[in-house]
Amino acid sequence: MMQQKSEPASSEDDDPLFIQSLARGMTVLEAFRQAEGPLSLAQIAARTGLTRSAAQRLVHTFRKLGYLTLSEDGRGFRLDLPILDLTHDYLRLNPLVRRASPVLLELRRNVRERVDLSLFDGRRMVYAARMQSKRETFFATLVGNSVPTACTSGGWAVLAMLPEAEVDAILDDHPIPQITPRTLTDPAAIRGQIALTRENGHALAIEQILMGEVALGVAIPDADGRPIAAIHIAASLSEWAPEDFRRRVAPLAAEAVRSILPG
Amino acid sequence: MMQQKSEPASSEDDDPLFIQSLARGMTVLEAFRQAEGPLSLAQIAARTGLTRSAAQRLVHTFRKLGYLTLSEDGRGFRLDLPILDLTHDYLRLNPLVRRASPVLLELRRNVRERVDLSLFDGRRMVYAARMQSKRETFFATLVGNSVPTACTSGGWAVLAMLPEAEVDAILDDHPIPQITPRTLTDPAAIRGQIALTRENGHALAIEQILMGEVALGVAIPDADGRPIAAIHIAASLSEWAPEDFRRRVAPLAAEAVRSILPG
DNA sequence: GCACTTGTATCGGACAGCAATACAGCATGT
DNA sequence: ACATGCTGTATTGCTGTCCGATACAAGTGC
Repeated sequence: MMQQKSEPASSEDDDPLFIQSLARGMTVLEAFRQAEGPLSLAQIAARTGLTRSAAQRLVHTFRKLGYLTLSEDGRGFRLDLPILDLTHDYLRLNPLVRRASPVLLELRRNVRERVDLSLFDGRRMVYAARMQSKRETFFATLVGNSVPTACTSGGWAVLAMLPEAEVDAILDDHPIPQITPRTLTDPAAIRGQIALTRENGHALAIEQILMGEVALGVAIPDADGRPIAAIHIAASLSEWAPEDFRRRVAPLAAEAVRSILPG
Repeated sequence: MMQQKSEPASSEDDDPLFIQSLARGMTVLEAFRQAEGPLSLAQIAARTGLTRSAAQRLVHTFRKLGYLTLSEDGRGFRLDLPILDLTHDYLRLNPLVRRASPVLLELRRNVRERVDLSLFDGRRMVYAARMQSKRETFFATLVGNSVPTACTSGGWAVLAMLPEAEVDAILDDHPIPQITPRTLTDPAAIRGQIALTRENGHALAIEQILMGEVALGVAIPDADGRPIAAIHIAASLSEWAPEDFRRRVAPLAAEAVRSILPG
């Protein structure tokens, strides 16, 4: 094997404050990201690059702490409930989520369509909160679900507030996945949408993530003007013509963002 | 102070598979449970019983991994976005949540009121999913939020399926908090509700968590017949007389649970 | 300007955690 | 029925990771 021990260049090495065991432990939890079901020790070891022994010890520890559990068939492990406690603490203590929640609720009352809050992590848009409407599409979009920034109305809105260089970095990062037949995957086309968004102050995405759905997104900047999140409002194309939807919803969404802002 | 180092009796000691650093790390994340805002190193150290040095190293590591971040004023730390990735993986991979989601959606379409799924962890009911209705009460109930088992309709339904001894353990554990003026805090009164629930197959809770709200809960057992979760349906007392609500909703909820069950 | 925060950095010794290895139980396929 | 792969579990002696006291720079509020 003989991996060169000398090239990390980044950080993990020779950082006297860095606790290896903890980092290894977190990679175990992260291993479930690409999983489709329970993971065995061997699978965890493979995904994390750890020894089976290491995986065993880490998993053992997580089990004692409650974060992992032996799956019902005894042939693997799954994340367990205490994870949700962390979720709750994160959402509860996040200042943006705190400020946005009542506003989103009010917004949903007015537009009577689904309202989402997603957070920008520099790469993806991660759903943090959802206010549903009556007719519902998919449950699939759970808290913590994430989609590429380039594929959602909120992502476009965020991109429109970023300097060109960062937009390039994100668009050129990975190829953009084709989620629906109408998802724009050509960076140039997306740049076009971004330009439109800059003019309008909001983005309108038609069937980018789900066929039959139109979504309007507005970015939320932090105190320094950097976009850190977005509001989405989503509705059905069977009930709205896109332009009508935009005219009706855009002012409300903009107003909502305004009242979320620090000032 | 002088805590005796020799009595643990439980396990943490002399367990050769137990990774101390990892456990310590997790206590750092858990320290935010009782927090009202960012925590400083000293606060973390105090809450976890760690040295300030240990807290520093742990926090440093979590920061490099992204799970913690320096709060905007630079005077403390907060949980950060990657937490939500874990959330998503947990929900996505949880077999019960998977099976229940489409059923809950269907249920909400029928009753047109708020539908929740909460998971029983042996002590509390932890909210895992929520399908909202139009008129909304509080946003407060986020994913991961938990309430004492003794205080919700779903909790009563769960208790009704547990052996007496375990019910006693839960009811006598801590004193039951008075959440609303009408919250039942007397264990005897709650035992009465549990008995009722056994007869009916569902629990009906009136203003136990929120004034003006009535909720009906049905427990979900696992393959061995142990209750592991509950469905709640919540509505406003301004629109429903409790008995009407029960008659209308109970059969639908029971049917929903039936179609979630493994069989 | 002092006293008290905050986060950050350093360092030698000790013990926590390392990986290899062995084991029991259960499938699957031969 | 036996063998071979997989599960999760348990033990052990060596080593290098992590420990925590201590010192530091910066900021806040008296």
